[in-house]
Amino acid sequence: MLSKTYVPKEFESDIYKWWNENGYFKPETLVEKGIIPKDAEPYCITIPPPNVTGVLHLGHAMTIAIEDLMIRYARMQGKKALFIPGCDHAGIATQNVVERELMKKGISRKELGREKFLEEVWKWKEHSHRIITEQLIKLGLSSDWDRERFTMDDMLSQAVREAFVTLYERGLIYRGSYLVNWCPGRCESAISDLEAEPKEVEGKLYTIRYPIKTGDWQGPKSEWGSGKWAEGAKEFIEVATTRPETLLGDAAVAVPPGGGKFAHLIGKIAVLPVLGREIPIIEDKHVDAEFGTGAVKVTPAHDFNDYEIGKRHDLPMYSIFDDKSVLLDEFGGKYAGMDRFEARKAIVEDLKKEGLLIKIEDHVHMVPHCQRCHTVVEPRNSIQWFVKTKPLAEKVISLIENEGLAFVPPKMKDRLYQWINPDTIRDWCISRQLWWGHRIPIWYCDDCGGVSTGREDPTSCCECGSTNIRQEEDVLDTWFSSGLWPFSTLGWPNDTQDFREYFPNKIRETGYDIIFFWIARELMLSAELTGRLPYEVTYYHGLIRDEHGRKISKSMENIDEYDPLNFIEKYGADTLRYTLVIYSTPGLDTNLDPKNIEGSHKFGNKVWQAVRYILSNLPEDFEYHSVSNSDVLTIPDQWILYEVNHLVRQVTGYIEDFNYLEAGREIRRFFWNSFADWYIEISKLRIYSEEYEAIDPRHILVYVMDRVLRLLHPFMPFITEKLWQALPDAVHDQESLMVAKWPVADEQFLSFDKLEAFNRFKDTVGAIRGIRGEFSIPFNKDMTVIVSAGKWKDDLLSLSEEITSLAKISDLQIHEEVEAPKKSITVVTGDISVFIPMEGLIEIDKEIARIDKELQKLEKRIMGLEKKLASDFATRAPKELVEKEKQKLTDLKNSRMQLQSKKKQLSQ
RNA sequence: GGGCUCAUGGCUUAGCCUGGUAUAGCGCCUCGCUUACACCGAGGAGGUCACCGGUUCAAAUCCGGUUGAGCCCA
Repeated sequence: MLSKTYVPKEFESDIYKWWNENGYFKPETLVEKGIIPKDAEPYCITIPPPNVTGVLHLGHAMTIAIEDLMIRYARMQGKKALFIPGCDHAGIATQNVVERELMKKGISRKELGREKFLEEVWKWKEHSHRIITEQLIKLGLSSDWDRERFTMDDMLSQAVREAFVTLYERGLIYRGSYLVNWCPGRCESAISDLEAEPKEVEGKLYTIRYPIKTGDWQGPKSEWGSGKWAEGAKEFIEVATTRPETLLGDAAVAVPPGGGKFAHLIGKIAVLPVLGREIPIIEDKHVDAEFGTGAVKVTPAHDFNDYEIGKRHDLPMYSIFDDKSVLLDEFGGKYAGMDRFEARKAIVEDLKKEGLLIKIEDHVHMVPHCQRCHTVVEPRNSIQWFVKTKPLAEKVISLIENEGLAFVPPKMKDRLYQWINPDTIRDWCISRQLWWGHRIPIWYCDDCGGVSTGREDPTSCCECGSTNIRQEEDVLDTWFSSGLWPFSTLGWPNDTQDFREYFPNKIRETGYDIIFFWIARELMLSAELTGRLPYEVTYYHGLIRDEHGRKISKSMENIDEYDPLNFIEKYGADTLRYTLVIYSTPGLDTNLDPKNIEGSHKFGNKVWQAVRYILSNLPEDFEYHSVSNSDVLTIPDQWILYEVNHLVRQVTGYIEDFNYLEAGREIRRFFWNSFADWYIEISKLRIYSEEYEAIDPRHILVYVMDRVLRLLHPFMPFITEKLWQALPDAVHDQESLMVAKWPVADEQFLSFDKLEAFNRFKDTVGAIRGIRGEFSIPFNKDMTVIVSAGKWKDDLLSLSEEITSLAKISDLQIHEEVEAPKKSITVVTGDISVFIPMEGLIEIDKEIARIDKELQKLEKRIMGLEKKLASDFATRAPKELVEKEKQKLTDLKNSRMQLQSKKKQLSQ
């Protein structure tokens, strides 16, 4: 028995358990049970692995809602649906969380040592992983838990090793010096461009001048800081910088092509303050003559633009900082050992003393900060490992062009191409100075300096045979392992059954914000390592924002309000999932209004109540038989059978087009506005009177309900399963709805020739109800209604009981043509006129006023149409369209005539 | 500096590719506790589709520009 109201909490977790215990999430079990054939079409989705740090947020809920919908739809269609769950080790993020936790206890990572620290991380991982799994279960994820993966599992680590060694052997991985975003804070690691977040900072712009070496000034004679360092210098060049301390790494001063106002200095030598280093003055196209002083200091090892200039002019690279951005002895001069910000202060002081500081201005500019620990990022030249991306990008593009890859929405293809453009793509820095992750499988030889790698750990140097080798300390970027996800989860590089069957995956569904982080890398790695694209379709959902479009961030005060678990607790997982799906468009952000969730919950309750109505009216010995056209069907029966089968076709079409929003909304539209509002109400006539001249409507109610629940299942898996189980057993083609057949539109009901008639019936009822509302005639007040139905007479006659009941009228007369009774209200709806004798009901003035209002409206529309038809529209628009508009005009004029004569009559 | 996206009734939104005066939910107003549901039913109000210009018989939709919001890459 169903409870009186819809309370998702009462059954969602039990249903999940039951599904799982029955093995419905496993394709093998479905084959074993004979639910799908052994050679059913494989359909595999791998979950975008959530970071094993922290908990799930609404973005994850969105991912699950859409992907689980996809997989459940495929499963019901009899495909071999496999949804692989798992988590990502999330290198920097996880290491940071654990480090922060340890810090609270006063323990530092370095004190603990690599091995012990990793033990701690694994403990954290287990804890966090368990929470995430519980959340996924609450959301109703229909994934095969036996195939759950983690990027650092042995199996997946083997894939990482294979990938690295293969790429290395193919010359696609190299070690190089490169300018990286270096986080000198807690991370002490290179971070990716994407992890360096530009933030606006109120800084200073320092204008300083460097003396020029001339005939009579060959360099400083006094100590730096003496105040006489630049004594005797005659010529200077001015540069502006926000980071004066980096002058210690300057290799040149650049002026624009032609030199601008410093043209006369080109080719001369400037003497660098502090160190007295002699640096050339060069021309470079990067320098903007209009900006700043018209000359820039060039620090190739600590600035991305300068790095490029340095490469163009073959300048030396002076790396002046250590891992913590403390100045090195070699380059620091008297500031050696100072942190970069201390050094900045000190240098500025000394520049002032030496008369080299021109001015200090306030300057707001963008400074990259570490996404993890918020330290100011220091660009730094360092030795890192890289993947050559150009050949990989070329491979991806050729695969996409030749084999095809669908993009939903299509625009995302451009976005991806922008990134993987072989001419502009940057090599991918894959080494991270972390402990948590896949340690790079490279061994350095201490004897000959040789570099070894291998699928098995080498015991000796591959070049000199020495056993004096040690493994690289760094680990791989997390995206290196998650980039293998579509196939590493299936057992690659081993030739497994799963890999053969489920690779390529069917679809990659994820947020568009990680198209570069992840999609591009999956594509490149897959193209190179498997020679194929990893999936057939990419679908990109938008980001979830709060109801006013603000980013939902952990620092928000009311962050709890946007916690998916709280939504589930309050409204159920179905409600949350349904809301996320029907309020989001691929590629566009969603402003999630919690009010929308309430609305979806109401829908859930409506469905619940409808099933209660149906069940409460089924006798114990009710034997359901599927409905067919050979039954004797009333017009409403035929209508709802037409509508529901039409719905099946529509919803299936929408889902095939990845238009889940319309699919979900269409089901609700049908259910509420057609089924509940009209058919259920009409069915009560027969059910409560227990008189059936035609088929028992309870068969139809069950038939429709069954179809709707099937259609709705991928959107709201729990409630639909629960209700479906409560329906008569005869509708159950399977034990569970989640493996039942997806409905196919039943052709026999689609050729319904009374659709127009039924709509006229609805209009007629609507017209009468409208009058009730307008004249405030209560439902319990008796009302006589006379209908002038024209060609609809017979149809309306056959529906007179329905009209009487739905419009609550006591006396209904339907004629083909009838004069309006003298004192009556008239409503015209198309070619049908409804008259309501109003003796005792209303006053004449009021009715005249109403008719006037109605006439005004008509007049406006008629004028508009006449104008349109008198314009070039009549001659140049498509004929059918003109005809349609003409017909409309005729109808309107008819209505006008009716109302005018009525008005005349009333006025007499 | 380059590129992209968005702007539709009080709120959240569909439609825009493939032009024909606009979709739904919530909210609001009036009436009604009618044997599934007041998490309801019946009725209703509410939109110059940001702004300016162009193309067209016809523009929310196509083109150009402006303003505002946001994102990505430098």
